[in-house]
Amino acid sequence: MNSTKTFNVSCQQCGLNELCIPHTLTSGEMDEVNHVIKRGKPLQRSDYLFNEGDEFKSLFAVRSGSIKSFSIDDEGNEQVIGFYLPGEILGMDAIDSQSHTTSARAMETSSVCEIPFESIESLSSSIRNLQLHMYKLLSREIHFDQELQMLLAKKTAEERIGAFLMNLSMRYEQRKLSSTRFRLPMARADIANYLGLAVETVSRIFTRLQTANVLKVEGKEIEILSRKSLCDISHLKEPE
Amino acid sequence: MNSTKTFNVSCQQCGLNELCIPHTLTSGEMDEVNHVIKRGKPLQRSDYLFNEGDEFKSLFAVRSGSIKSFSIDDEGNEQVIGFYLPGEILGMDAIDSQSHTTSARAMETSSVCEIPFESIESLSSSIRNLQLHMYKLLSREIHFDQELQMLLAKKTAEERIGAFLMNLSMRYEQRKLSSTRFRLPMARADIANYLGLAVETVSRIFTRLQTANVLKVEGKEIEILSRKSLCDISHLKEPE
DNA sequence: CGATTTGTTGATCTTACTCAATAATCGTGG
DNA sequence: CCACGATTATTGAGTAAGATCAACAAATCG
Repeated sequence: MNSTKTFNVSCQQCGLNELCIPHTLTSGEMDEVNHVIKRGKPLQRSDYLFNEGDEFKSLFAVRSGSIKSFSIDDEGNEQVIGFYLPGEILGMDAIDSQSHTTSARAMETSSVCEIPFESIESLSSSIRNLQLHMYKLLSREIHFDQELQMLLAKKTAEERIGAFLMNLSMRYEQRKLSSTRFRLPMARADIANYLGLAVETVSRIFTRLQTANVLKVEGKEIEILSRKSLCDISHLKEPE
Repeated sequence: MNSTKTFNVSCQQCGLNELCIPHTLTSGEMDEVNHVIKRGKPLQRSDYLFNEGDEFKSLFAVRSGSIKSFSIDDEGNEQVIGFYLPGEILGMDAIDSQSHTTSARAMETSSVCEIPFESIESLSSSIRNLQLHMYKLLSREIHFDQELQMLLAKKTAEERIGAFLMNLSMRYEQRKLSSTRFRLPMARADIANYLGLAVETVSRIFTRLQTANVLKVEGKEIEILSRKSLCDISHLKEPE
């Protein structure tokens, strides 16, 4: 019998909510997938997971903690490309060139699973649903990046920060964590960098939103007091 | 004998430089791929290829002309997401949600090939190199979007336009067209929108670059007089 | 050919950046 | 556990890059 129970357990263990496909893989197939995943890889704050230019061999799935990816331009400035929370996968931008186009480091004590790409390749050609899942993962990332593109091209500082917080909120919610109270794993400077703003602007808007009773900010601890206001501010339709 | 000749011919015919994999597919495999591709689909300027919200069934490869993709925000403003030239593929953002997240319309008389995604799915699970090719295509798009993200987050108006023109130049070069003289298929307003600038700014910078003898601009006809200067301006390392 | 859209140029305004000073927090070693 | 320096965050004042508004010119199209 192809119960999905085994799967669910494995999935919880390695945190691969995103990579696993609960309802379409048989437990046997799930075992195969689990088999190629290298667990462990504990990282301390500021440890590198990989470096720009490193040979691409594996995707990484965040199990706990959080990772940021970034690249360094010719003038030596850092550009934050993305933040990865538990259950999220990074490294997908490197499949094409076979070398990492960004560096990745832990923003706090974290652990990740390593998923050798060759294994994914061979498994996904025999497990049709895994192949589709990979296509979807990659596609989702494209869509996510395009949303960000719109944010950066058109939105004001306040809208960017509002949308950023709403996005984090929804991602925490998906991971069954509180969507209204959470700790920002990244520094203000990283948020600013990611959103194309100055640190001072981020700081000012945080206090402004606090004064307007939309947020409660205590250092990195955030409480969203009014989801509705936050959505209004960022001109997003409120999620159900 | 698995000559790649058949392939090359087919490829020229449908313009699928990107989708096809000359050196790794046998001519038999190539035939299979060719078989599922629907040719034709001629589009007049401003014709829609698909609409935001449409069900996702196929990827599209541009054969000739050029397509822009965009989405409309809640206030009814258009946000240009991307421009697609011959040989480029669009629709990949829709695989995950199975519905198009952007609309696409022809910027000039164009023709595209339609590639049913279900066919890609089944072919790519039997043709291993096609699967890898698809992963790479999706990955390339992610990387491209991340470069754009950096552009929008960190660069000045002049750098954005410089990088945009260099990018077009390189894409034309890849397609064996002139990398120094070409016609911009899109309106100034589209460029501005895409790069997160006002039309007026784009216009001003075009004239500024013309005055500095970096460009020759005659409406939509562009001549890059100095690739070096253009790279310097956009803080890019000059491609060989 | 006139009408409409698209592009250019100028003047003014605004948002968010920069610079600067201070405050809070973090991390480390005594 | 506290004290120290270092990093990170906040707040204020002045500035600049690019937006907006407005007028005009040029191209496109029926």
